[in-house]
Formats: sequence, structure tokens, C-alpha cells
Amino acid sequence: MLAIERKQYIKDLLQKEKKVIVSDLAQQFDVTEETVRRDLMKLESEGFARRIYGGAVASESENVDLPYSVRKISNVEQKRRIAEVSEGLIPENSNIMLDGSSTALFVVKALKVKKNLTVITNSAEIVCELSDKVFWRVFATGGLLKEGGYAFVGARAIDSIKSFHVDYAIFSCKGIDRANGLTDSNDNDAEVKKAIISAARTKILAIDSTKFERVSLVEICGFGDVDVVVTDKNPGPEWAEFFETNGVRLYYAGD
Amino acid sequence: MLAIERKQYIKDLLQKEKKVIVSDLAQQFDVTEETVRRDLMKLESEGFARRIYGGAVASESENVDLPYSVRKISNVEQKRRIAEVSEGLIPENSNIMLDGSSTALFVVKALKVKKNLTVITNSAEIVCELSDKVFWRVFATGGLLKEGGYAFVGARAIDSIKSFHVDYAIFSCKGIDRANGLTDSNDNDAEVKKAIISAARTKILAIDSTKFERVSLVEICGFGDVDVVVTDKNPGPEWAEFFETNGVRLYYAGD
DNA sequence: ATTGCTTTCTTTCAATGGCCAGCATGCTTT
DNA sequence: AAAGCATGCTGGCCATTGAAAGAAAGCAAT
Repeated sequence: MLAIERKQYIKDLLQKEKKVIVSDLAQQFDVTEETVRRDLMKLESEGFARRIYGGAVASESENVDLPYSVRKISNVEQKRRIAEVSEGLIPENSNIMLDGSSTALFVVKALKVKKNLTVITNSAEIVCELSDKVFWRVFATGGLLKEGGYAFVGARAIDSIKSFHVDYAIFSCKGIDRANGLTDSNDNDAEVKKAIISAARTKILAIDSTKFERVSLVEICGFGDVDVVVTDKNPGPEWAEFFETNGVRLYYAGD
Repeated sequence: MLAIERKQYIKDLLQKEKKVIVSDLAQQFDVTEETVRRDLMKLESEGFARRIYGGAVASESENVDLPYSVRKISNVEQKRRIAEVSEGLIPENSNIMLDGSSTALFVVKALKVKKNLTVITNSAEIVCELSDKVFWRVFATGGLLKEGGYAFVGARAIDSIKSFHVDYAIFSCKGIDRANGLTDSNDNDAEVKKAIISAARTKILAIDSTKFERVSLVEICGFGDVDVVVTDKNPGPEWAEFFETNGVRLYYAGD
């Protein structure tokens, strides 16, 4: 068996079983435990596994992402300001798509004052937040629940997103960089965001200022696919100029 | 069993039972009490448990971060009992489908102690409840959010349900009656339940005893489409006989 | 309150076994 | 032939666990 085959097999097993045990794998493939550990190290650095004592657990989110419970409470003030600005960009009676980011949740809370919106989202949390808006229409994408989070991912989620066409998309990412565009920490999230972007006429990137000059693992898109950027403080003159030349409108709150 | 699994399991048990006892856990996992105490120390430092003499109790802050406002649910004690019985019917490693009823939510809470389940549901509430079960697979159907509720309905939800085939379905209804079968109060819910029933091999109706002898608006199915009925008290000899002749197994808790 | 007994907790030490680093081997690539 | 990669092996390190002893907490009876 080729090394790459073994690695792929471990990766599949990990996604299926959610955990693997070093000694079992070593026996199964008839290699030493060291070899298995080296495979797991690679899978970890690629973001697919999180190693633990005695084995590894699946990690589409755990390793590279902070657990959602942590992310949810970080940069709260920034996110609240971003939400306020975003609210001004969305007219009543429009239909919008939101991703499963914690920033999007803040935006939704700010949008609740509006009348007659149609919301499509892959976030279970946004759905719950909107359960009392009886005059809106709220669609959920469905799909596989992302580990340690409240977002739906996978083929089902993406197919569902593709079947909608909306006025506005509001989404986030893990890093933005002038050379590499928008990046995210894992493939599942990145694919969902790509789908959201192509389903909307006006694409609004809502990110707090810590995301600037950061490069994460997976590319989402370039700046040609973004119409508006909303952030919490002025990213500086280079970015202003860069957005200008790329046809991106920039909004920021305060500073 | 990996150490992290044991810790996770204790955490789940703690959420369900609200308290755990050192000596019981030691026996259950076949480790010494010292090992259990060390796990509890970690859980305490992570904020999930508060240690007490002889064991630990769930830290009360656990309920605060639930993303949805807790609805006022009627017949709580009955539903808890139904959930306990239902839990005994579902083996580990199985895949199950649950509807958006509050009874199903209780069942899910009881099921959290099990290992390796695959759950498919049209309930945003169940999804949120299961967001911390990293070793499970949780699918949401997606669809239009039902007004004033946490369930997905409509063609998208139904299509999604139809694309799955599971071992068990656990669902509820508004009324059951020997002449009219299972009935529900609106078409949307009834259609979803029909789809759930036809997607599962073993169909478990979980209803509190107030639903007996009631007829609601829309028919869901007859008794030929039900394999098991779980309720909170003995519905009486006529029902026992009726279920017997229709090949329905009856379980009830207490009374 | 005090005493004595039992249970549980903490601390310490030792053992097991996974983990890591480095080196050697064999295979493939250049 | 040299370089690169995957793999296995060895020895030392570290995490996890269990065992044991003493401290502390609860409990019962005086």
C-alpha cells in the first residue's frame, strides 16, 4: 500500500468514525506506530485532524478554528459596530443570505428592526434567533452540522444555497490579504462561502479589523467577488486605495 | 476507550443527570476513582462541572449559553419520562430521524449519553442542542422556518428527508384515535411527518398521554405505519388490545 | 461540643505505554 | 552517485494511570 493511500484512508476513517487510535491503525496497515503518528502529524498540519494522547479526532474546526463558544464572545464590541453599519446597507423588503459566522449573528440581531425580510442562512443559531420574526421568511440550508459549531456545511448545504438567488450576501472570513484575497481555515466553510457569494447580487464582507493582513489555509475568492467591505475601524490608506482600484466600497465604524 | 472520550462522556452524563458520583463512574469505566477525580478536576477548570464531596454537579452556567430562548414547555415531567423509555429503544451506532416536536427534543437530551449516533432532524432546536456532540453526525433538513417555531417545513424539508433512509424515526402528533389514526393540526407538519415515517425502518411514536382519544385536523397515517408507541402512562386495556392486534409495541413509563 | 469511625480527597511515587528525536536502512528520483 | 523520502528502530521523555498513605470531611453517638 502506498503511503499516500494510507494517509487518505486514515483521513476518510477519521471523517467517518470521528476518532482513530494509533495502535489500531498500526496493526491495521501493518506499519509501526511511528509511521501512523507521522501520518497524523501531516493530517493535523493540513487541518483535518487534531491529535490527542493515543490517537486523533476529526477536526474540521477544532484545530485551526477556535471553538465556537470562544469565538462567539471575542471582539464583541467590534462586531456590534459592524452590525450597526451593515444594517444601514440593507433596505426593507429585500432578501439576504447570511453565513454561519458569529459576525453574521450580530448583523441579524441588528436587522431585526426591519420589516419583511427574507433570510437564507446555514446557521442554526441565526434560525433560532429569528424564530420570533413571524412576518419574515426564514430559510435554512440544511446539511451536516459542523463540529463544535452551529453552521451547516457539506454538499447538501451547498446545493441548497445554489438553488437561491438573493439581493445581498453578508459573510465573513478568517483572513484577508491583498496578495491572497479572502481565506478561511477549512475547506467546508470556504466552499459554503463560495456558494453564498455566487448566489447574491451584492456581496458584503463583514469582518472585524483583526482579520486584515492575515492569511488562512483555504482561498475563498479574490476582491473582484466582493462589492462591499464593512469593518470596525479604518484599515489604513493602502487598503482604502486598494479597495478603490478594485471597485470595492469600504465602510467602517468609528476610529 | 480514549481518555478524551471518557471525559466527554462524563461531561454529557453531567448535563443529563445534573450530578455524577465518583464511585459509580469509576466502576462504569473500569478505572480507579483517582482517574475519575482527575477528569472531574479538568471539567471543573473548564467550567463544566462543580466538584462536591463524593462527585460533581453540573455547573449552572451551562444553560446560559443556549442560543435560543427556552420556550415554556407543557407536560415536562411526562416528556422526560417518555424520553427515558425511548432512550432504551435506541442502540448505539444507529441512525435516527427526529421531528420538530418538543417531545423529540427531550428524547434527544436523553440520547446524548449514547455513542456514535447519526441524527437527522427538521428541528433547529435539536440541532443547537447537539452542537457539542462532536462524535456524532448531525444533519439538518433545511427548509422554511415554521412561523413561531423551530421546525423546518415545506418542499425543501420534505425532499431532504426523502433522501435519507434511517433505522429509527421518533416523532409525535397532536392526536391519536382508534378510528382516525394519527392526526396533526396543520398540513405542513403532517407532510413532514409522513416523509419521516416513510424514511425509517422502525417508526416510534412518542406522545404524552394527553394525546390519546383526540382527533386533530389533518391525518398523518394509520396504525399500520407505526411500530412502537411510547407514552408516559398506561392508556388502558382497550388500547393495549388494539395495539396488540395492529402489531404495535406499547411502552409506558410509570403508572 | 467531643470523640471515634467511615468515606472521600489529596499527595506522592512508581509503572505503563504513548510520544519524540535522531539515526540507519531501503527505495525512488534526479 | 547523490539527494530525497518513507519507514523502522532505539533510547529518553512525558502523560496517564494506579497504588498507597495520610489528611480532611462527613456522620453517628455520646
